[in-house]
Amino acid sequence: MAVSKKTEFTQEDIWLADVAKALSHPARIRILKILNNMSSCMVGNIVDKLPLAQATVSQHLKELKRVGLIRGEIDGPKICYCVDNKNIIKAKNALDKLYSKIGCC
Amino acid sequence: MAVSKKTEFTQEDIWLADVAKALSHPARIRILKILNNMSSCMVGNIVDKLPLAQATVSQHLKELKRVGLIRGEIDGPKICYCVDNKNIIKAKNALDKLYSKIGCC
DNA sequence: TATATCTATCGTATATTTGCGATGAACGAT
DNA sequence: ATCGTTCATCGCAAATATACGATAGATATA
Repeated sequence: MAVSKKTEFTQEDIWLADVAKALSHPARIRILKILNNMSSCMVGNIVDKLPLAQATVSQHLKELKRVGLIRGEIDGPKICYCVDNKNIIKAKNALDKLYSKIGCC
Repeated sequence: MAVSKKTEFTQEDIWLADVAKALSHPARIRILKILNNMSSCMVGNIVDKLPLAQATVSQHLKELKRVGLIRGEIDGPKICYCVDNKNIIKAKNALDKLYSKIGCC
């Protein structure tokens, strides 16, 4: 990337790109779906359902948490993760600005 | 990335992650918005509006085209790009599966 | 206190992305 | 045929992402 030009864009575009980046790996898509379909949502449960090492899953969770797509609550020695709907819905709305009213070609 | 595990996920998850990856740079978000707000949509017009070299913009266009977010039509020596709504709307719908009905924490 | 469990972080290797200048390919016009 | 324009691709350098084993920290239990 040599020199990143990412600061030369609007905050809104940078934000949406950042959320998209967090969604840009199948494991992280899968994690969000798993969180929506389990009553418990500890890291261990997620690791069991993915073909990845615990350390790797932890990294993916960190990325999702970084952009606010999930939250974690400490529950004794475990941590319970859940989806934070707010930003996903916000991203969904932002996509509305990306398709054209009238095609130019 | 050492060994990519991306093949061990569902086609749907891989597809959504791939589209998200194409959206994961502010320049590409910006390009989609530019295409929606210009009557003409040649590469030169886009380059003029971005703080990036022509070669770099061309690479970003290639990535957007790869996942079907834009289309290009040859117009003499120029190429006219436009947004292909279909996949953006499909991605928008896919996001509906990523937020939880009931929060677990 | 010692032990087992759960999760995050560190360190490392490799792959991919980003950016640019230079070059190439295609086309229209002279 | 030559020239200028337009865009893609190549080749390189630097930054980031992905994956894992090893280890550390935190908590519950014996």
